[in-house]
Amino acid sequence: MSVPASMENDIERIHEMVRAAGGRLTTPTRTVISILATSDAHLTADDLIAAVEQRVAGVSPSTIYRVIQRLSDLAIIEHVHSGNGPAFYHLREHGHAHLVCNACGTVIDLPDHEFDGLVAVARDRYGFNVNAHHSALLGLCASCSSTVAAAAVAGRA
Amino acid sequence: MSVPASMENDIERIHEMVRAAGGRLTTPTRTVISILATSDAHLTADDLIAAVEQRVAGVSPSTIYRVIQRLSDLAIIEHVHSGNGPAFYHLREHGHAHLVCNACGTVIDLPDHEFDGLVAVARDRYGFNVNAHHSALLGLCASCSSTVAAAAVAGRA
DNA sequence: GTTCTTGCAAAAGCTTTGCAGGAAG
DNA sequence: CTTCCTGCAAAGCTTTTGCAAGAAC
Repeated sequence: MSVPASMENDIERIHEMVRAAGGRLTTPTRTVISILATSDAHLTADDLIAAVEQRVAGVSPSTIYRVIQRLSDLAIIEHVHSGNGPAFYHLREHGHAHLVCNACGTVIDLPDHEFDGLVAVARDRYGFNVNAHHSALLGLCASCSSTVAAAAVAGRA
Repeated sequence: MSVPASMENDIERIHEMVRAAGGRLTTPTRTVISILATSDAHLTADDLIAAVEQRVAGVSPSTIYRVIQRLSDLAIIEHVHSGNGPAFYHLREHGHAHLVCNACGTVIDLPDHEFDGLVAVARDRYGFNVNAHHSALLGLCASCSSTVAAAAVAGRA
């Protein structure tokens, strides 16, 4: 009852994919799937470990990493590299490109079509197939940009 | 004599920047600067450690990391994140965007202007200032794309 | 029952840090 | 001589792996 019906469908479909691949729907696996299916957030492995722990005590971090790996192999989830920090994970179907602020870590979702031009250039001119979801674009978000600008002015004074 | 005159200028200018900031031109620092100034390659910290070791025996890895950090603080060098692997470093003035193949690790240099559209969108629509040099775009290069495609076909057969 | 998963603990890969000795300026 | 830099070694963080016990099917 804590999970809306529409998400129940997602979850059931994912369970089916896992079963079809000969995987087993163990408690850690179900829990990770449920968390990812009901969240739009950008969860790091640590976030997932904590979120699972909150629902089921005693699950080991390595198990979470293994679940993540298995779900990635099945193309159910994907991860995004965000610079120095840890990667974050989400359902593949929730995928999109990301802007990550180097200063405060804020993540901004970027519709895929914003990437289309660059993807086309990479493909046509360099024969390179960009995966726009796999790495975040780094930089400074609006508020950190102004903070940095202000600091630079103060520093120069 | 192993270093062309044009690069000598680069090196001398960088030395000046280090001195101006109160830094000292020690052997490890000079060596790292020389290596980066005379290479267009994408060097990881490990590459730098090895390259320095080759010229001057007995320099500790932590020293290289500290030199890297100092030169980064002075905005003389910058690093690029390339997915799971280690970051790579180059002189800031050699900077440009990168495409990195997830399969073979090949790095393709991308002229900055290819990024202009996306940078403008991020700035105008999201107030986000993208640093196009800081993270690589991940994907598959031409040859790995065909290999993967072939493997997929074989796998399905 | 067989095969896939788990938990624990240890290790790996990359990078940072504490500390005391040593070099640059 | 003072301040910055180095080497060594130890630790940090994220993630992976070996192994034997345990759960799913």
